[in-house]
Amino acid sequence: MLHEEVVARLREKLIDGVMPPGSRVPEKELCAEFGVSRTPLREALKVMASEGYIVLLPNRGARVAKMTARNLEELFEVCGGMEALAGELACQHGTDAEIAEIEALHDRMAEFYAVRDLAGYYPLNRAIHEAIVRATHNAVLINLYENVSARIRRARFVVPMPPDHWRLAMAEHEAILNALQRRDAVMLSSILKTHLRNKCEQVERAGFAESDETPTPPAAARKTPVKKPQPEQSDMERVP
Amino acid sequence: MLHEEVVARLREKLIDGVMPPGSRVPEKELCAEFGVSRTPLREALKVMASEGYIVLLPNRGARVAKMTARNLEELFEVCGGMEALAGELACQHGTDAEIAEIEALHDRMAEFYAVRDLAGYYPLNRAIHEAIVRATHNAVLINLYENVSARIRRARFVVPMPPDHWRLAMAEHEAILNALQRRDAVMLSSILKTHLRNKCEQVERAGFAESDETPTPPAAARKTPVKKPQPEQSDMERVP
DNA sequence: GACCCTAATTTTGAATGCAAAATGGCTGTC
DNA sequence: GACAGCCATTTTGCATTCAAAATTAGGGTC
Repeated sequence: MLHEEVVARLREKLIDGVMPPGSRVPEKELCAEFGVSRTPLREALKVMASEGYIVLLPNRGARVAKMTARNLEELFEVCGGMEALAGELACQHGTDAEIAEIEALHDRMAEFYAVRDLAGYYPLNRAIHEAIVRATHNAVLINLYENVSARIRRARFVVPMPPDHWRLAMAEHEAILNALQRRDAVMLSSILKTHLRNKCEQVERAGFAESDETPTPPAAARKTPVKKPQPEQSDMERVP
Repeated sequence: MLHEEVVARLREKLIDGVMPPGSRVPEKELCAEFGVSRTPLREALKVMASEGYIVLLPNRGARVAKMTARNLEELFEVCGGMEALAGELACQHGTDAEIAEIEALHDRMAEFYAVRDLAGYYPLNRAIHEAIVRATHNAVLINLYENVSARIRRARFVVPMPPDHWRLAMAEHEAILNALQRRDAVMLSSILKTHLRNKCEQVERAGFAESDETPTPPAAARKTPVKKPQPEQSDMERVP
């Protein structure tokens, strides 16, 4: 299954921001880079398109999907809904071992917080949320969450978390763990939704214009054929 | 974009149960049927696989994804979470016109209920739920909901709804409309989650064993090569 | 020099071709 | 008759090829 390999690698490239939003997806170069022919690459592109990572323009190839502020907001809304659901289901279906594992992750994360090590904190934060989702034992949810959270991660223009936000996030995580251990589905669900909303607002305040559009250079409808009318412009421009 | 056409047509075939779960996906025949070559068909298969409709077995082709009772339960859980989220967001972001449209759909549905016309009732029921999701103005959610609800629809072994359940569903729909009109996000969210849970339980009680497995005929590991060891068996067998 | 029209080149979308794997059928053995 | 082994056929996965569309480059006109 060559195309799956390509999907995985391409997805990484997109999430890591190697290919900026709005940029063309050069089939030929990617084929060379991955050492595959166009067939599996194009299969991968179709899959990525259906997952919302890229956009296919008829006869004009693929472009990395743009990330507008609105789109990010939508992703946060959905992700929040999924996490809330996950919290509820994890309380119902999670095993004690899984909860213990989450507790262990939490404790390790708390240590990183204690020394204010953001680079160590983040992966554990993510691991906790993923572990909660896995604890639902709901394969459908696990899959969809992976998709949505990856698309959000694609926008991780590293926001340098302000100390008070971080403190709040950490306090929420204490509450998350607590609710999970008590298997308080309603509480956990509610906290998780708030938790993500805080993150979302933080990101929004970190500075993105609502404006972003530029649907696509209108093809052959250009007048002055400047060398680069829209030089692979990356979307998500910050506001000053 | 030929493959999209194929995806659409294939999806219909799967949802309508023309191709039973677990059955092989015959590339050649489908190519002939759709009048396309294998390339776009295979692209479509990759997409459908990533959407959970079919399963790709390395070197053994594609099979229609089975629908186990557990899988259906998972889909209901996720769908419920999405509808709850949709209700909340629709209260926040829905326009008055959209709510009015939902009211109109509701009234038409109520008429079908009054004369106990299930065939007329169902499409409107579906239309209402879809309209609520659309009223969120959240494109991500709309897409994911479409996927999940279609996968559920694939299992619509027409359960002849018992009268009291129908009455309950109709009462819930009254409450749904009411909450929406009052833009009571918390209430609407809660009702929608319950609403779907009722449907789910109803389906479960309608008769599906939890057993279903049969991961895949273990390929060349069969002993007695009976003509048809697993004659394209459809999963989701009912319990007597 | 700006503009428009046409020809060469590149890129895209889909069909075809080809090697490897799997399937099915056949025979031979016990 | 059951079973293993071998070969023909089909199916699968991917590479390659081909036609159509888009992009680019060039040349003429004003």
